[in-house]
Amino acid sequence: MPPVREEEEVRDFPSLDPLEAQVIQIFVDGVKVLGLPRSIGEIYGLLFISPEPLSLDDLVERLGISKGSASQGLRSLKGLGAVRETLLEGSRRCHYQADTELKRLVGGFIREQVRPHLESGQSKIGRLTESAGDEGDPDRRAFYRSRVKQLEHWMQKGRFVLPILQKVLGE
Amino acid sequence: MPPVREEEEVRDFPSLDPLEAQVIQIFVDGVKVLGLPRSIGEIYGLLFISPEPLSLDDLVERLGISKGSASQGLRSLKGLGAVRETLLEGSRRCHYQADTELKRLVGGFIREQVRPHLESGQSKIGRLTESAGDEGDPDRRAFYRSRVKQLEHWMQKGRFVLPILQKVLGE
DNA sequence: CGGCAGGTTCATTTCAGATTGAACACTTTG
DNA sequence: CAAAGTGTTCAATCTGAAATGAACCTGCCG
Repeated sequence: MPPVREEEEVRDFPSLDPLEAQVIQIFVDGVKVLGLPRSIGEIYGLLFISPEPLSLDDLVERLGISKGSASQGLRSLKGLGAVRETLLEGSRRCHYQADTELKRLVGGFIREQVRPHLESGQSKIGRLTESAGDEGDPDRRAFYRSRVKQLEHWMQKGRFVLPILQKVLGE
Repeated sequence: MPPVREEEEVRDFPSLDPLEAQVIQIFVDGVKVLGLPRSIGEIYGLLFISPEPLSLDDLVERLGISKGSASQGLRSLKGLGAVRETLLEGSRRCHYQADTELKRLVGGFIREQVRPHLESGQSKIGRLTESAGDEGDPDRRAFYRSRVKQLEHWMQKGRFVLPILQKVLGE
């Protein structure tokens, strides 16, 4: 059997050692599941596995990504509370390290990614409720109202689980 | 000032009434958050708000999507346990309706989308553990080991919350 | 002030993944 | 059996989000 051209979707990083590359890959996969861009996984992954803080240019060089990506990725990660900025003395350049407190990470993710969606859904359902009362056929109207009720119930559950999630994951 | 070409990312559905379109939009946004394709949100949304079961061709016509999309979308939704197939009498064509039991939906999502990723992450971390012991500098090695430990701890938490989630959301 | 180091912005380009649709089963029915 | 009905597959195409990189800020220092 010939060597069947192994599927390749794992970028390789010439200037990273295998352990680093593996860890980064784990985070790339992880953030993809969460719907975040690959570059964020790469950046957080490298910071996570680096004993000392890294500068923006370190990230650019070692990951082979553009300055723009690194800058925007860091911004998002700061928003999530996933990186800590440290002003290393002897250099006016900012250095970054990964914040690894799960409670903080989960909280940031919920605040930045989950809540906004829940809220916009909420308001869309609100608008829906108004227009669900019109129209002719009573059976159909009853059905629509029950569905809208269902949606509201789901939302309510959603708002209910978030704090529980945070509590359970708080280490 | 000319009518500034309003930003358009909400497909409009000529053959759907506004209520249906709004509900579908809610599900489209919803599944996007979960990392599923738009067509799945459209299909589930239309089934959710339709009092009577719909055939594959109903979906194709009313949503204006291709037969291929509809077929594949339905397959995924079946996998998630989100649609029920009913064999309407008087027609050999299969008809579908939305299953709306939250417990079932959450269970399906976890089974199909979450667990596989958790497991692959698990195994990647396993492979990591082997290679984290090599290399020179003892400080660095200790650091690496602590990070791998951290990852393992996160995974453990992950496996731990899933059943809790299911229980809390089980209506 | 001029130049440079560090960082951000945003119009363009790229690319992974979603969608399409024509070809292909398989089943039913005339 | 041929033809029509129903659904699936998958290579080719399309699309929208992410990445790029040049232009642009904003101090800072000589």
